Amino acid sequence: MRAAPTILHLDMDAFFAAAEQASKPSLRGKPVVVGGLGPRGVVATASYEARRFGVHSAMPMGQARRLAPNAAYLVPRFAFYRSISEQVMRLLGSLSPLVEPLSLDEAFVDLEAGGVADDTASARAAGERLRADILATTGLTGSVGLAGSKMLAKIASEQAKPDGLVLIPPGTERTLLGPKSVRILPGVGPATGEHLRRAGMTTVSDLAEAGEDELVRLLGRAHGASLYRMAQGYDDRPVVAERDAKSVSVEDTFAVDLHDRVRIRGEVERLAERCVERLRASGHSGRTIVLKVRRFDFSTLTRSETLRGPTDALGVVREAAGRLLDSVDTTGGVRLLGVGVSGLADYTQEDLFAQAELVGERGAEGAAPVAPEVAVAEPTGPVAAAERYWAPGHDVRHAVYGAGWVQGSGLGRVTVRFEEPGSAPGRVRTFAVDDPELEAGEALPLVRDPVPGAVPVPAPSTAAGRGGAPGLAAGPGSHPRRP
DNA sequence: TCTGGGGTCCTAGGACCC
DNA sequence: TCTGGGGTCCTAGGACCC
Repeated sequence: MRAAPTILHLDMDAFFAAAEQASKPSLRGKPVVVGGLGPRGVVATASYEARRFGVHSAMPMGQARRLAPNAAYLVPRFAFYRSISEQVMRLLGSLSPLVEPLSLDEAFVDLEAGGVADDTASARAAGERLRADILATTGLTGSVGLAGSKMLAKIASEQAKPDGLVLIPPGTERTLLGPKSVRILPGVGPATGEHLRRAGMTTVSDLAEAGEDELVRLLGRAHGASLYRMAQGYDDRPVVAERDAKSVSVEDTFAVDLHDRVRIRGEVERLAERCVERLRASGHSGRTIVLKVRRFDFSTLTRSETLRGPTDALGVVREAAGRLLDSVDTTGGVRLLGVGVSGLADYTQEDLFAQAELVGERGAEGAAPVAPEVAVAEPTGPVAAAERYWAPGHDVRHAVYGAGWVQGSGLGRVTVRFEEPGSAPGRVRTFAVDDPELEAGEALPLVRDPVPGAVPVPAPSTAAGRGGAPGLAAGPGSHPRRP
């Protein structure tokens, strides 16, 4: 706990949806839903306009479509969001060396460690400047919370949404928290909330009054003790810049349940390949292989196996996953499969050993051929091939009409809207899916023209993305996520 | 059209060791 | 000779977060 509100929490407003609206002029001011478009998809982010229909994160897509049939439904473009996120994180890095990203659109910043603020007035000024810089640099709005602890800074940014700043003066924490629902405390989700409600506790002050012993009895040692402290507004968790990854995993939900044992095994092998690719790309190896299976009835189980030493060898991971699958009953059908590796060590085998170990790895592959590192991402996965290729929302370029995005496809046709971030709302044209003049395009920067006086972004790699025309902003955008 | 995908942390029981 | 106690590792599951 600090005497000055020098912990900052930034949360971009309806990030994915706002990025799509900024990128696609015809969607500004309209309901936009980003998420999985398959039969079992869920909402990742809904724009403010879509939330007015009751659509929210984690909602099944079918339900969202019933509530907001006229919204634009788009598949997420993670590479695009990541590039915006990097711009934002760079701005945060200019405030302090202590930046803790929580996701693409959220981070804590320790302003004191950055020397930018150690009193209320300068903390507020830094927060407002940051919001202006984010808008100028990315064209998007973010909300800022400032407080003397992480917990309160996050609660503050939630209150600030959309497009605002809230500062909680140190000393006012207990008064502020007391009457609020237990659900605003980090770590209190649906299950714990219900548990506490049955014990007669619904507000934060109920928790503080219950006492630590009672909470520990109800919720267990760690959870009870930490909740008791949080309920009193006490939270001294530091902002931590670098956190080592602890596991790497991939999973797929299938459009229809899998029954065929051979098909299931094939999918597990594909997942093992993707998992190892990611493991190696992150520069890790790991000791524990985990198989995850969600059955037709949504019951989920995991099986794991710990090796004698860490590996990043595809053959080893694939065979371990296969053995684990042998111990799982899949009669009735499987809706999801996943493969993960944990117990990570900080190296790849290639870095550590050279030739001799590579021979060893081939040996471990057994009869199976050594799979190439670039295992082909099959277009016949959980989503149909055509849908994946011309996915709604994805960028395209036409030889004659220029840059646009896929509005929809089907029956051999693809509908494209031709517009780009700086243009007026564009018009729609339809082509054959195999039209040779149409090709996949690149995401265009949301902000192109430098504006005098805008804060330059220290960009190590590219000159893109500085200054900006606030006219492109998604505007007062949105609501807190996961309401 | 009922439930994604990527993570983190905690608990609890059994094995094993001293 | 009627049953220690602590520590660590492994496995499985669950809650939670974005």
